[in-house]
Amino acid sequence: MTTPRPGLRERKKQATREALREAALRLAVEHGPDRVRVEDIAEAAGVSPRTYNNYFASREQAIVSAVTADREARIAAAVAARPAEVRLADAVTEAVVAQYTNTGEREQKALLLITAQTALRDAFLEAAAGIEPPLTAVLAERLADAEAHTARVLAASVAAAVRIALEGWLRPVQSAETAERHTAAGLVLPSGSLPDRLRAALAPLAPAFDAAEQHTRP
Amino acid sequence: MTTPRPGLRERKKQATREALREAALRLAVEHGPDRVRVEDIAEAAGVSPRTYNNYFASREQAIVSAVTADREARIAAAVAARPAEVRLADAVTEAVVAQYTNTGEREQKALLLITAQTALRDAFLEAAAGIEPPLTAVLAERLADAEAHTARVLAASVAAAVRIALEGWLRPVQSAETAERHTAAGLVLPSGSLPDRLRAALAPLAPAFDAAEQHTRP
DNA sequence: ACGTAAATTTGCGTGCACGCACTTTTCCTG
DNA sequence: CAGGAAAAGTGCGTGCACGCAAATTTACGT
Repeated sequence: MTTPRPGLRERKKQATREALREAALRLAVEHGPDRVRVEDIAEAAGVSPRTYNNYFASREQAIVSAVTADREARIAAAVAARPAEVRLADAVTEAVVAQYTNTGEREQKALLLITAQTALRDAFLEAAAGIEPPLTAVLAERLADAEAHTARVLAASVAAAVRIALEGWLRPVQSAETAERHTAAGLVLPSGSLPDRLRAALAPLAPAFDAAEQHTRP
Repeated sequence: MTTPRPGLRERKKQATREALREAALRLAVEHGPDRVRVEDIAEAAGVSPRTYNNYFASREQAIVSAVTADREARIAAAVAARPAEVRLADAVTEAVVAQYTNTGEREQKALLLITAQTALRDAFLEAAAGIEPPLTAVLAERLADAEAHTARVLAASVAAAVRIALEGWLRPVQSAETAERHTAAGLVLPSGSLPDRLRAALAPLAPAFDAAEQHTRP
């Protein structure tokens, strides 16, 4: 139903997107994030530079997207998968934590990279805003009869909270030297516990979720 | 205390910023938003194009900033001005509504302009995110002993809600032709009541504010 | 009043994002 | 299995954002 048909066209499109992501990340890791031009990425993916920009609106977006993948969509799916009995606030929190508590070794390296450059950090944080649309849809379903925009506001608030948590998590590493020292010491993860930060950031929103839920079926 | 001294340097800087804003808006109104180049704005403000970019990170930002001015700072100030007895959620809502319930005739014309072009609309919406820092400071003061990040999350949620309200308010006008018809009919404001939309968008967050307030002094 | 340190402005060069028009590929229907 | 519509890829041109380093302006102690 959500997949009326794969279709050759669609598959090729995804393949291109994938190739671009992959090339962007690989080149960024190899030569450093600021020493890779769009032209190089496009060439590595076997596509014209102009096409590259049909897929990504900025160079940073491509690199970050290789790490982020479709995490946002998975969060929404995870929320939808929870039984209707659990507190909505808990369902959302756990879904977010679960999806950000990965991860592969590949992602670790990439995060180090992202931390090192301001433009990449910003793109990474901004990518978290992508939770809003899918999460809005899921929340709207749960809060069925409530006013339509409530779901949207809550979803956007979650996105904001996640952004804040990630920001705080990445902050201590700010400089490239710090990153170096951390790597040397074997500390791959920037600082503190990301799950804790996420929970803390989402906690203040719980009452809003509870109220919305109550309003639906008292 | 916040003004240790005006200083010639600072005054000149503000004058330049003002001149750029003014020039950007005037030229955009005169020739249409997409028919004004950075070079033109800079020249009209008597400054080099490179300097222009020391003040604004994008062409849209300059135009929008002429309309937005320091609305975000005023919202925070308005919240701070309310007596400590009033419900925090109400204080914030009223402050937001008051500051967005403008406005001069000049702003009306500018809004029409902004509505007409996607890039400008985006910049306008993104500008609303500027509420976060000052609002965080004010909220942190009210929620003194609560965990520090609560203020930040709430402020960011407010910013998100405002963005959503503005988005819905601007949506019906999307196309330039629609804008034309509206002007011809004398309807300057895009659609519906902005105050209503703002209140509706902020309402779902009220429980979160209440809970945070309770937590401070039960 | 002078000189030095700091901040601001400016010119230049590089990559980049994106509109537009055109070509190539995929899809669908008779 | 055409053949034409729709969509994706491409080349080109324009304006722009921004790093860098030199020039200019402001601030301030002596």
